Amino acid sequence: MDNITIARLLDETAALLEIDAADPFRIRSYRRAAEAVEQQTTQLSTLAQPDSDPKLLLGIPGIGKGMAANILALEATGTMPLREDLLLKYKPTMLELLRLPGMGPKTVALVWSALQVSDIDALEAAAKAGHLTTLPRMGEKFVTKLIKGIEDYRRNSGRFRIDDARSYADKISALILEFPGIDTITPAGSLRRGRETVGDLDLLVTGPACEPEVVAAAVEHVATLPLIDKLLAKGQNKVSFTLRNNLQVDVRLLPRSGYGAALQYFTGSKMHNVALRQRALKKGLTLNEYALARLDDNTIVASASEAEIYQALDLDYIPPELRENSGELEAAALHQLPQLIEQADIRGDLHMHTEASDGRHTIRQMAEAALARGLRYIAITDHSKALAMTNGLDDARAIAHVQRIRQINAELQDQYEGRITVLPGIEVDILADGTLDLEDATLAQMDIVIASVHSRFDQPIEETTDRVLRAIQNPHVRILGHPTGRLLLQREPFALNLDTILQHAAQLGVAVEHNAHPARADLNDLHLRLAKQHGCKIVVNTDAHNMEDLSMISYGITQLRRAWLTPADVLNTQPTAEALLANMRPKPGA
DNA sequence: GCCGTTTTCGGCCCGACTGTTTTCAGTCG
Repeated sequence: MDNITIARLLDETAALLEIDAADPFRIRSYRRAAEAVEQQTTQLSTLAQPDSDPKLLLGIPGIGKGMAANILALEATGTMPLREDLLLKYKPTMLELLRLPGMGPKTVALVWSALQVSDIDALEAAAKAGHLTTLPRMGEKFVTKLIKGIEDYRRNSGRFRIDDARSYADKISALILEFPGIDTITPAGSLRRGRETVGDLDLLVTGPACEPEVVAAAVEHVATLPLIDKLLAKGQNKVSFTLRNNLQVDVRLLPRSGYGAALQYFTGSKMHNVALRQRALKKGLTLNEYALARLDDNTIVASASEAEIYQALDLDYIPPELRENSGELEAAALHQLPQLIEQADIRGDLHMHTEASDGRHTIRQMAEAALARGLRYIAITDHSKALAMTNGLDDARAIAHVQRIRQINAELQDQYEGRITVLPGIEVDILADGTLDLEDATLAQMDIVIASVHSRFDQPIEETTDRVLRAIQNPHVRILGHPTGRLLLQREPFALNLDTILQHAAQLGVAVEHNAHPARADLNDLHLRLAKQHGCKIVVNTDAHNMEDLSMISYGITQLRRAWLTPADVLNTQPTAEALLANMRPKPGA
């Protein structure tokens, strides 16, 4: 059993304990253990054998005697006693109910005991039949919100976040590459186009082992991969299967000579390909997944690489992120595609957390990790006190933190001869009345003040929009974080009147942030395009909570590229911290 | 259930917000 599975089972047990109204501290220790397991770099299965030293498991912070016994049981039997006991009392589908907005453990337990409702379909039926309003603390408003929440959930479920899809693609690719004679694997489809979520995984495989006369052996290798849950289909050069999490994977093994055509075809999008094939026909050519060929005598014109295919159609090469048939073909024909932003253009990261609030690493560790990634400047922006759960800073701690940041910056300036600059900052919370949760005098000490809307958006859209507009009036605010309040896969795309917010932000010179981390990203490519139209300053940050998170910038860049943005559109492409600050909203009194 | 001891049990991140109340329980981050 791999660490991720162990972590998931422990986390599910915690959720079941919550529904069972168990001791909250016991629940938390299960959650902590799950996190600890997930962060382990070595597989616990190697430490949890009957004959291995029990001290190895106990050495992991958060794992004690009881939890070690649980992990051993999971390894040995695939489950554990507590989990089995709880599953006799409750149903596994109730865990899914917890993912609906407004549905916490108490409410899940309530609808179960009162109405025997244990899954989403039954909950929806009960809500629509008016049964829920007979229960304590459940009125019309709650039911309306819940029904809408169920619709949102249904619309998004079945899709996977791009970073999850990417990590599965990497895992599967590594296993396929073990087969001799396979040397290239490219994920195609919406993953390659950089969509925020993907429905399934398309992996295109090539190498000498994929030539038609020998491909059967490689197909067999793929069809017997250990992580396959259900094998759906096995053909001459294609294998389809699902993983335990229901993600469908299509693997195609292709001869090198036609790899480009296949890559083009399976990358899509469908609309882009339709338009491309129409263009081919006008030129007396036909395009399919094998080649671009002449209509009259079937002579192959191009097939080995995508570049050749676009070139043969008199088009500049179109990056995958732009292939949505939204003007990219016309632009490519006129040699007017934009010079899209690239990861190397990003020179700084203005949003990250340290162990002062809910991050894992120190100021110095984050700075050195950023330097190692080639960044020239960063801002340390820990949480403020309103987010108590994150150990957010109050005014006194925030001021002390600024002093520490300045001191460490001075040390680093010396040590690395000015190659990295650390700016003091804060991520403040916007309260219900549109004020911020720290004093202006505190904010005045910061170079980077990010005002973020963390609270929920249950108020009417206009009211919440006003709250954000009031917050960015505060002259200390330089960046608006989470401008839509949207959380991917959980909320409506436009929880706020984004148009109005972007307009005001542009007028005030407040930059809008694109959060690069897929788990926290709330602007998509359409939002980003809108921001550019309004003339907003745009920053892309990782919101890193540890050093590894800094790599999440790649997902942010992908979204910027999908929005046709160039380096000039993005503030943190500025070469130095000084240049950056000169391009941001001026500090009051400066 | 874990941890760190005051070596045998007490402490363990909590504030903002909503909907339903009529003083607060439940959810969220």
